[in-house]
Amino acid sequence: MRIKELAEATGVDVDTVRHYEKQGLLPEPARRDNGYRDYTRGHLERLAFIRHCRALEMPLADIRRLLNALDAPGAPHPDVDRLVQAQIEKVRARLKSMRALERQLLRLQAACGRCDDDGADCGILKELVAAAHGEACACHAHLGH
Amino acid sequence: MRIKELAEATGVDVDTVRHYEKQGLLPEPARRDNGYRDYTRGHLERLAFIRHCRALEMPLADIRRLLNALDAPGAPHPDVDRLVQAQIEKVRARLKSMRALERQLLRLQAACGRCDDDGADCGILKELVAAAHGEACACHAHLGH
DNA sequence: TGAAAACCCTGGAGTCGCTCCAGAGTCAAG
DNA sequence: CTTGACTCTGGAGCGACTCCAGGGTTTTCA
Repeated sequence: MRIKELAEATGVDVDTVRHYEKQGLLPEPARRDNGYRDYTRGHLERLAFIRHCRALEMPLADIRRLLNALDAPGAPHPDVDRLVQAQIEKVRARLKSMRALERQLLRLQAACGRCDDDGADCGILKELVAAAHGEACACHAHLGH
Repeated sequence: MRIKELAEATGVDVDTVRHYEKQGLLPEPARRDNGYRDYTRGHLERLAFIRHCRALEMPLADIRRLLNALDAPGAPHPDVDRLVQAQIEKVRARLKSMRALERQLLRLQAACGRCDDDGADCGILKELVAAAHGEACACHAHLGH
């Protein structure tokens, strides 16, 4: 299997495949006489695994740990459960802040209903300035993910 | 006002303040004799505005446009409404994919309930491998934000 | 008075996960 | 024999910070 076949089979960019190899997530494949990478079904499965984890927004470092656990069957890997747990909490926190965010944006949008089209004093801008002013504005809290 | 006071008043890292200046979002303040930056209330309000927009996850480039609109009152700025609208759609899409993500992670977590603690075959890993295999798995779709 | 702590400056590198590029080689089809 | 599609490498660029080295200044406290 050449790199493009692998990439298409998993819905990944060719560059990304090489990137994962550089990062040590995907083992170096054999090379053909011309130097082209030659992938096996094993690579394909591993890449699919990586993509699945990425779809779960796990950082590459965490995925590396999962792969290590996979590579060492029999060995204990207490990390796995912890990783998933931590990931859930990350996602939950993010969800919460995104919902607040949506509400804020909708408020903003509503404020523009009063827009005069001459642009002299757009409700959105006024609202933003006012919101930035207000100390009651809780939305600065959820910065820094 | 020195940089640290400004930073603390707005809940921003000192480096971030300098970063915004480099990026042209925050105008260069006057300097004291010793070269220290000397900020005004105007800077503080502008920085609060920027942070508010960032809390809404707007990219700096968009915020720059909003600031330009603010700086040119009277001029028409049809961008503003469009920016907010686009931002809402971005957030909505992200929310949707994050909800799917949470469900997936919870499934994963449940799979570990069967963990033997000897680590020989962790349910989570099995589940991940199986999920990566399945073509029915829709969660690869929401990659690439 | 003197020393340590806390603040400030600059320019540049590092982070994450890709993505794109230049410049060169390889290969199949028309 | 040329065109186009593919491959290789090493390195740069993105966004929005964050951190660092190596220096200067100011405040605080013994």
